Amino acid sequence: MMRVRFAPSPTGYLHVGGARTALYNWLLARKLKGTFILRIEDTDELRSSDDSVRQIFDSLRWLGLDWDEGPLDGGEGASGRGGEKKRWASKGNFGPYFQMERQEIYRKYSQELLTKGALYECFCTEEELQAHRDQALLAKRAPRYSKLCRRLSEKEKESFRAQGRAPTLRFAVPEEGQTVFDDSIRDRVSFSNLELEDFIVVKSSGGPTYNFACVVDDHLMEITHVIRGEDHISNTPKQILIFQAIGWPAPQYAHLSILLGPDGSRLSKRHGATSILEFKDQGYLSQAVVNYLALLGWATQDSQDLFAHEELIAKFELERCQKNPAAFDYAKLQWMNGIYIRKLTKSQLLAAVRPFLGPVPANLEPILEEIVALEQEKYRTFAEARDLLGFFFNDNFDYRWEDIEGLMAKSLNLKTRADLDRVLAELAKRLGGLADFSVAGVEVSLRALAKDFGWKNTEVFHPLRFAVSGKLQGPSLFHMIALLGRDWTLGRVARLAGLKNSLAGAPIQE
RNA sequence: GGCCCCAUCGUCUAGUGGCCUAGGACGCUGCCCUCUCAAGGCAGAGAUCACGGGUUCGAAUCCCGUUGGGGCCA
Repeated sequence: MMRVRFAPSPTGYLHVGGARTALYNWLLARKLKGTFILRIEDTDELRSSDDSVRQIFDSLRWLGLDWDEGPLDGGEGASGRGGEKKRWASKGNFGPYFQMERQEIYRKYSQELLTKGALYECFCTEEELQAHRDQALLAKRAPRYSKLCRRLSEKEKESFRAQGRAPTLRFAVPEEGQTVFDDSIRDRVSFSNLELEDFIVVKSSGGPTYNFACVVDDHLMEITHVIRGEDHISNTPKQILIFQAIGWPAPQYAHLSILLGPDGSRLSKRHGATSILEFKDQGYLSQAVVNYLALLGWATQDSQDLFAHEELIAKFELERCQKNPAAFDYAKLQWMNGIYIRKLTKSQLLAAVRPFLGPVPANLEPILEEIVALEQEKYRTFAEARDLLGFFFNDNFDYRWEDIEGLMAKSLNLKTRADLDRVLAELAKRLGGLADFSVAGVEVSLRALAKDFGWKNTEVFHPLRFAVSGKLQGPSLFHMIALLGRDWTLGRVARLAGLKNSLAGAPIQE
């Protein structure tokens, strides 16, 4: 039975790199009917915050990455045994899932390792270590720990203790041989033990270091596969050494490549959105983000790029993950988002666009779903909704005169303000008297007008489009006119007709 | 600086010794459709497979080196 985990530090929002790691873990768990575990690595007390924990929950929930074990989403404020304050309730039998609540467990195993002789006490002070590092650097040697305290006598230790020095616990790394592991993505990776320094396992404060807590948790939570970012590759041999020292089997590792920004440097805020919640706020659909993220570093044999949810789960394979780093391409995400938006039903679309619309006049509420659907094929993100639809909700929008002037400059019949007024007057007259104000009815009427004038269709349609929206590009004209109705249409035609002398560049004949 | 990882169109990638005069997708350009913009359809430009050596009848694919990028430790 596969058990995988996602183990973020709650020191900020969940960024796309982390989300992609979570997704790959989740995908595999779902595909192989395994268990997806969420563990919060909050041992960095200074930088960890409950707010970050909530953000991680929100992000995972938005992406649809539900966890089978871990803190209970919404279980905030639960109280622990013995009256001590516990911030979150949890689900699963391997908890607690917050590392800060597992301190005694780490202590137990570090004591065991110390007794076994796998660990030793190091009394070096920060200053001494720093001085040593500087010296090594000066001599152009690798600044590794000197193993000074590795063979201290009991007497020497006693004297350090008498000085009040609190020791760190270091791992006694074998001085020969190699530590090797088979990575699911990169095949065999090996490190010479000589290159690994005697790393710290327990800090002088008594708290575990990342590598130690991680090993203890991964074992106790019965993690079978550790799928994480490439930035952890050099932690892996240390963790394996700890596993071996305690006598536990190490899990299978898979290291995902790192994500880069569009310019090839490490993805950061200056490239655009990096936090998952930001994508939500910018009008992306979680399905699109999931689909896109899945493709950043993974591909099927036929380079398929659109996946139904279940299909993604069925087809995902760790072994087909890319070894080289992937650059985040916002343009492709936007394209993909557009694809997913076009698949929505009208009511889904409205629900998704709604938060981006701003104030909507009450009288338009009943047809809002239809209005929003008019531009369904155009949104790349919902944030564009305001630009696309704003004129529907605001009777006093500004006209973009340069648009119609540009058209008139190229037009055969619509050349002057007088021409514009003439066609607007005729438009008002015919639409005002039109019995059938349906899409088809409007279309027939408008085409007839153009024919009667001897004008090109565009020369009639565009003035109307301009009157009604202030722009020359927008939704299908007949559909929007029919939908919004006669009064709305005539009111806007009248408004434009009333704006005298507003045509700056084009020749005006009074 | 040390160790580790990586290297195919601008980007994501397919490719695991002959099917590759390197395929798909985004983006870009043009055409068609058309009331505009999109969407859609079609076409096109775009990669001496980082470079140099090998191995082999034959290499993007295997080996070695170089260069470049990245990660971790400082």
